[in-house]
Amino acid sequence: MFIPESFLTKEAEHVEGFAPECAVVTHAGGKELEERLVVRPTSETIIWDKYRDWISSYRDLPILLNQWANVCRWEMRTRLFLRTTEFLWQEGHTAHATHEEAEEEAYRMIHVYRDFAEKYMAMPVIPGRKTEQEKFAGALHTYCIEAMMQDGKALQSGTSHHLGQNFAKAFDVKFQNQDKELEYVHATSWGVSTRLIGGMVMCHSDDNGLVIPPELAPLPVVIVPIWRGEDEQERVLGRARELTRDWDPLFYKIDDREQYKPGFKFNHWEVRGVPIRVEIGPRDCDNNQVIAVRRDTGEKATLSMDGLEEQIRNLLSSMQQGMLEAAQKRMHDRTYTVDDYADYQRRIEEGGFFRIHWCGSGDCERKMQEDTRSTIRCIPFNAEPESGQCLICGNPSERRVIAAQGY
RNA sequence: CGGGGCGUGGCGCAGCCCGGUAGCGCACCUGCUUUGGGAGCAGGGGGUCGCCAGUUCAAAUCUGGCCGCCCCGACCA
Repeated sequence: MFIPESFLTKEAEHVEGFAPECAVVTHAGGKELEERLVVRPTSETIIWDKYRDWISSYRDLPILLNQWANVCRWEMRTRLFLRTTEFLWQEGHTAHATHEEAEEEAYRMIHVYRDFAEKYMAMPVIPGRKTEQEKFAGALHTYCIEAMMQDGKALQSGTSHHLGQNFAKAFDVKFQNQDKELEYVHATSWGVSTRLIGGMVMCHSDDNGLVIPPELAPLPVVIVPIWRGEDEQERVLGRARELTRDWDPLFYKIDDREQYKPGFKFNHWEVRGVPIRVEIGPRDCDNNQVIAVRRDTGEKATLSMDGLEEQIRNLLSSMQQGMLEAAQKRMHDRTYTVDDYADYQRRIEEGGFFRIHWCGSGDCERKMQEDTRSTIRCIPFNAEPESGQCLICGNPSERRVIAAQGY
């Protein structure tokens, strides 16, 4: 939580990148501190201070540390979930004997995040590399996953850094290799934060509230019994309980509250994003059926009470798939290829991802940012070699990058 | 820090221009009727109108000062 200021100033690039957004403790215990304490913006320096004690031989490598921690960055403007002063994140740190091994780890982790985003959150992302300007201060390079929100803006949803030997040199972390020589370690760090949850919310939700992908829903199924009078209540509720007798209690909930009408309950669970709502009333009991409603499409299905759990699980799984596909289509439909800067400047306002040629210069990148408030989000891993001319300056470019307005 | 906006029952707002008994929706309380998409009707409780000063017979309303919050720009995962 509190990092001695001197830790942070050891790595020049790193401190330069973070200094403006650090909160600093100057007083504690009723008096001024001899050394000021930075409220951690990330734990790199703390980890490295420990690495020095823990790493001496190649046999100590590779080393991997993972922690969930809250961090603090004093941004000029905050935005719920996406940019909060304090946020919770997962941060991983590794140290390796070779450059190649560190590179492999950084590359591997961004794909772990990508898989999680797509398989669990049903949120398609574009994995790629950040430009020099956008990379993590102190890293050799930064990988990222970029997602498109429903308004067409890009959201960096996870990052992975190849730190090279920068921190090893700053913190003097060396190991002895098999040839008895001392070498600086090669390192990575990577993380995702509560921002990712914000991304999930913004990727799927609609005017009726949250839409949570089934894989991540704390409550996948809610059963709303419908009755009129005590006789029906007893009958319907009894049937609902009987139907779900062998179900996992974490899988469903029967909303048997008496003070609310069914209509109220429908809306109550809808706004909370519960993936499947099952309605069961007297008519359904007569017909040995229930009505199941998908949160993402609102589609209603009549299901037999026989083998209900399996039918619902199938529905959940096609909903998970459907949500990913819908989001993929949205991203695809709003990804444009543009070669004329004036055209770009007009259309960037509408949102979306723009595949543009870029010569690689920071000047062009900055000019574009000033002209349009958009940035180069990433150089996608899957960018095919394609010769063209930089959208901004016209110089030769070898592949297209993704530009967009970002959060 | 620059530009714009807003502070009125618990929440969301109208009233302010043109000064004269502070109002609406939601929520809350009581009763009856309701229950397959956020219930209906009737009755009821609750407000130093952000703060301070000024003008006036009279200020939520006009004037001045202060305080707080939100949005847009410069920063950023």
